[in-house]
Amino acid sequence: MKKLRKQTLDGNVETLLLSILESGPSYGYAIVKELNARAEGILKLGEGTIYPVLHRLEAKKLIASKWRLADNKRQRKYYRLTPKGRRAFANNLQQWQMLTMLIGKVVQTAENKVIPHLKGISL
Amino acid sequence: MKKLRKQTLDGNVETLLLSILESGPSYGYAIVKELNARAEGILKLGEGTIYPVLHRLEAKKLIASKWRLADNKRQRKYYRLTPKGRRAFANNLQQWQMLTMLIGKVVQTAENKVIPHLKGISL
DNA sequence: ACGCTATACCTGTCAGTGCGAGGTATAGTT
DNA sequence: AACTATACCTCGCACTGACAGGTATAGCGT
Repeated sequence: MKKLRKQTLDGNVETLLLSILESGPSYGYAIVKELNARAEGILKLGEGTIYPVLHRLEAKKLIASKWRLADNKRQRKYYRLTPKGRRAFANNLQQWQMLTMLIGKVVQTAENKVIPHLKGISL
Repeated sequence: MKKLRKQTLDGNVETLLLSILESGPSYGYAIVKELNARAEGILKLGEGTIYPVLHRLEAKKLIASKWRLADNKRQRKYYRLTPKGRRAFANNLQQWQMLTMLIGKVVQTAENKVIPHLKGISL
């Protein structure tokens, strides 16, 4: 199975991270693992990708962080959604719905000629 | 109704243009109009956005162009899909399907807590 | 003749975003 | 002692859409 290109993914990683944090507070390293597990076979993000995103989200006040010492005796930076982040997440879901609608419209309009291509698609 | 943000749209304009050209050859000015018509209320692109995209697609050999004098007595640059472009379009549709799958998985996994937000969504 | 609108093309610069390579440090295991 | 997993981080690259602006012509109304 092919992977999602950056091009397609672009602009969606923030929302993916927010959705992970919807399930409860977590920290960077665990978030990458969790996300890659959820997206098994579709997506595999590196740590270098998500840390900047986390910082960006925090700068926007969509998430907040707190250092905490784990049983590991490792320092973890736990992130949680802020109310603003919760609203942003809901809003992003709307954006996805709109994108889906748009894709639907466009593909539908070009349907006659697109069908043969769609037929061959197997994930 | 809100518009799609660049962030969400990112990486999809190329595919949208390709889908327009799937319906037959066309030229820049008409393509913008057509696309904005198909995406009425969701999206409104300016010409300054799509011309660079067309050039980019041509550079990648996904589309090819030919100047032609219209009845208007205006010079129009007609673009058509190349075989490579056709394959790319099919491929991009797969990408969209994958993204949709991914979104589904992620949202589903976080479902318990997400439902209240989804409930409030009306387009 | 004049100005306005629609048609039709174009460029340059900006900001945002994911990627990848690389770096640091520590705990636990072999 | 070496290695792996955990856990954090930064920097520079490439790509992409947005936006402002520029050019030119046909056709219409005044």
